[in-house]
Amino acid sequence: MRSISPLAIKLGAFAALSCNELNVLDRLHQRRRTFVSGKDLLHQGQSRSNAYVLAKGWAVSYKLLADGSRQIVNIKVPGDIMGMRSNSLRVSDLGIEPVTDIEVSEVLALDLLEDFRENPRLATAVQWAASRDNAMVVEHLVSIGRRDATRRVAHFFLELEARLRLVGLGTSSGYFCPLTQYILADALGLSAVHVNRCLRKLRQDGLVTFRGESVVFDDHDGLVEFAQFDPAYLDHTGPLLH
Amino acid sequence: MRSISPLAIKLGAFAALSCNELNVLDRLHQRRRTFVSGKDLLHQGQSRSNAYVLAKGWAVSYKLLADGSRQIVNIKVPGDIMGMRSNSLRVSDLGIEPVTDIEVSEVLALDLLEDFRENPRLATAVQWAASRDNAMVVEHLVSIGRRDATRRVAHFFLELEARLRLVGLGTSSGYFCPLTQYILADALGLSAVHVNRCLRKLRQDGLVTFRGESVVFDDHDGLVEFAQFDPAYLDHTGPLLH
DNA sequence: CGCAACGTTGAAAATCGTCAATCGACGTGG
DNA sequence: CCACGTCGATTGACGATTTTCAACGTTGCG
Repeated sequence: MRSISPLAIKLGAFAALSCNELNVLDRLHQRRRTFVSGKDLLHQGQSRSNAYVLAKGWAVSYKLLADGSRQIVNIKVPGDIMGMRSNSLRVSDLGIEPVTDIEVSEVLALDLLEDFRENPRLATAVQWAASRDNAMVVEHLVSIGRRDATRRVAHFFLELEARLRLVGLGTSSGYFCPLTQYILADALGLSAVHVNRCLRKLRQDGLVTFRGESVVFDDHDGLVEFAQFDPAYLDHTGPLLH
Repeated sequence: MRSISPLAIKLGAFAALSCNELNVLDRLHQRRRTFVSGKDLLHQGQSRSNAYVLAKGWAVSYKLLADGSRQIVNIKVPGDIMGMRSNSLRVSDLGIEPVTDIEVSEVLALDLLEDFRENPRLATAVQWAASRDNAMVVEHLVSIGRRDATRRVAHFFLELEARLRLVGLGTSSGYFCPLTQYILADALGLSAVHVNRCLRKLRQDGLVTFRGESVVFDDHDGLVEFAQFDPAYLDHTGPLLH
């Protein structure tokens, strides 16, 4: 009886994993730790060479500016790898804060490298995930740079949907979403007040309703069209491995 | 008599390269090609598995939106690697356009992998460069999300300075910069008109002057302070290899 | 109960974009 | 050589978007 971790589900979408590979992933989940909401798991500028796999709960990676404002770079949902600079070992310049109580598996960088040497297919799958994360940061940049506030919010909800579906935590009708409007604001480069107004507009236009920690798509097709959401950047089906 | 390529200079800043490693880099520069300004080198959505090393001239990588607007993700200067998805082989979702006539070295992905297998230190150095590129995209996101227009422009010039100095193309007093104000606008998420206003303000405040394809720092310290420029994200001195 | 955090709304102000016009530099065809 | 068109830079006026400030409601929790 195996309980499949979100990471295993996610990587399984990229490559059909063997029993042995699943076991290796399971072993990663041994050093289990929990962190409480709001208390930083990693501070900006802190030097760390081990990573965490988010098993339960949500977190954000962010950067603080000298004037006190905050820009959230990434929302982390179950199955995501946190705190690993994709390839080389170097100082993390991002802070990571849980937005709910979270459960993570701590992964020592050296262990990971060893596992990868023995399971190159696993290494490829993890690189695929990292490459996908990268594409998301780029799309995030595009969104902030060239979409108006309301479309930005709409696009954000659609991207999250795609990510959550991949780990079985969402459907095309909606998902659980423990983010506050302040967090949305810091992620989207807006003020919390304006995020509120955008949410109202999207609700009144019958597109999405975000209320009480849940996102409900009232008109999914309409929302996709409104936000000009093109999931191509997420669909790195790549060289499917069997 | 060896003419050192910008890429070799850049990687040399990370790891002291052996003669053999320099030779491998030289071999990369054999398949030399040129592209003219304005004609895309890579179209958005085009599938390619080989990369280019920019040897001379400038380019931009960008993403086009359905409404016709453009967001530039990255400015590419000599020594930069273009069109390589850092790790896995997948469809490029970014277009690349030369902003001047450029000279590049085409690198076949397979050749590169072979070289890396034989020269792990080179592989590490290239990964370092990729990681640095990544950090730049993140900082770019932060800039667009949380800095006002004028600071954004100022920060942009300072980042470019650091990048150009690394390949010997700039000093703390200024550098050659063939970008138009329209390109700056597409990179910074602004309109060209507003970029013009920001440039005037920076000039009148005695901080930087951008005119006639050249950036001149009138008050470098003042500009750093104004833009809240912290080059930490560029200083991945990492595990220096000897 | 009272506090704290989040959500909601309105009004005013700042920032930034759009439109329109002008100017100079440059290259091309006549 | 000159006329012309194009591209980029520049500026002003106006308008749209977004922020800020302020106030109030709601909810959950010690």
